Amino acid sequence: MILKSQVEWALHCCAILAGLPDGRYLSTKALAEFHGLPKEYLSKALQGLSQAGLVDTSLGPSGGYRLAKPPAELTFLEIVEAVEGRQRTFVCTNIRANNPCRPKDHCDSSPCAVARIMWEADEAWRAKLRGVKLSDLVGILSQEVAPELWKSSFEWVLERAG
Amino acid sequence: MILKSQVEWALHCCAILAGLPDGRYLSTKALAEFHGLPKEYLSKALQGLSQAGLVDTSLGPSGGYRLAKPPAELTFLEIVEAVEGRQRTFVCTNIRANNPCRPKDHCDSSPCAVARIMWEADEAWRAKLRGVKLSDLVGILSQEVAPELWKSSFEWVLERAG
DNA sequence: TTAATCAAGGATAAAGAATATCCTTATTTC
DNA sequence: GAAATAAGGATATTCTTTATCCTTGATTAA
Repeated sequence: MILKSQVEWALHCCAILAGLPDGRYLSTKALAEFHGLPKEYLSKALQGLSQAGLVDTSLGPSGGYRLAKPPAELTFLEIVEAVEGRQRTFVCTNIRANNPCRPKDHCDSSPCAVARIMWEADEAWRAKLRGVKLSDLVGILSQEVAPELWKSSFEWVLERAG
Repeated sequence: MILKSQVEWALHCCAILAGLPDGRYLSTKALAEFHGLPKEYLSKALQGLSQAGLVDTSLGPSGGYRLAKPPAELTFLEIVEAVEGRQRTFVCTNIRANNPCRPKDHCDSSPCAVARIMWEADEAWRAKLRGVKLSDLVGILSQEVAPELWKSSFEWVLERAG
């Protein structure tokens, strides 16, 4: 059970978009080049962000993506779910129903206890991601990334932002 | 990102094994029949439990599986990891290293911040599963499952336990 | 002693998901 | 009008999951 690599891509792309000046856009091409990713496939991840309403898009030269809201209001969970989907990691196939001792007309009043426990763990995972804002990531990166690299990356992006 | 169905199977099988009288074993065949699962494939999941040391096995007629320790000492996490593996759900491919602004000799002192956050969510998921014991599940089931069904299932198992 | 049963595990196959790549379309900018 | 863009459909490739089948060695019961 491993998350799609597109989740990693989307998070990094959002971190870059968070540094974009107001009203500017950054294209798939630039994002793909910056992260060394296949442009066409990265595009699918960005489309996911777009469909979820997390980013705005613009067409034509100087078009691309920008965040649809401030980084402090965008959670990790939103980004992860936009790409990975909202399905729970544990799928209950209700195998208790196969119990040979069961009467044919037996009906369960509640979801399987096993599933409920597994779903609680799922929810703990989601709660953790819901508690982290994109702005938190940017804050950490601004501390950790070497100042020269931080600065040159910012300039690299600005040169390509429409 | 969805857990293997074998995780569900293993949890339900452990719940059944928890009700087994001391010293008795239950075979793959009986467990597969009780849950309506393919015997050969379920066997792989049970082998996982065995390799992780969560169950003891016995060969020959009257052989099969039993828990290696009391249900109160067996956590959901142990069972899930025995089948699903211990790899984290988020794999970091370190795409920050592809940044075109990076000097060739640049070296990162710590794991990527994105990965660290995703791994914390992973750990929250694990912590939740670590906090649930197999005995907790049995306690819930003993309350929820209709008494007649609970009793007949117990007898069904006993008839087949070696 | 013999026959039946069991877990372990190797080999292989089928189905589905993840990871791409290519192409068309409509829109926007210059 | 030309170039660049996002959106998205079609297709291909690779990897994982989900099986199935068979062999081996151990154990038990008759």
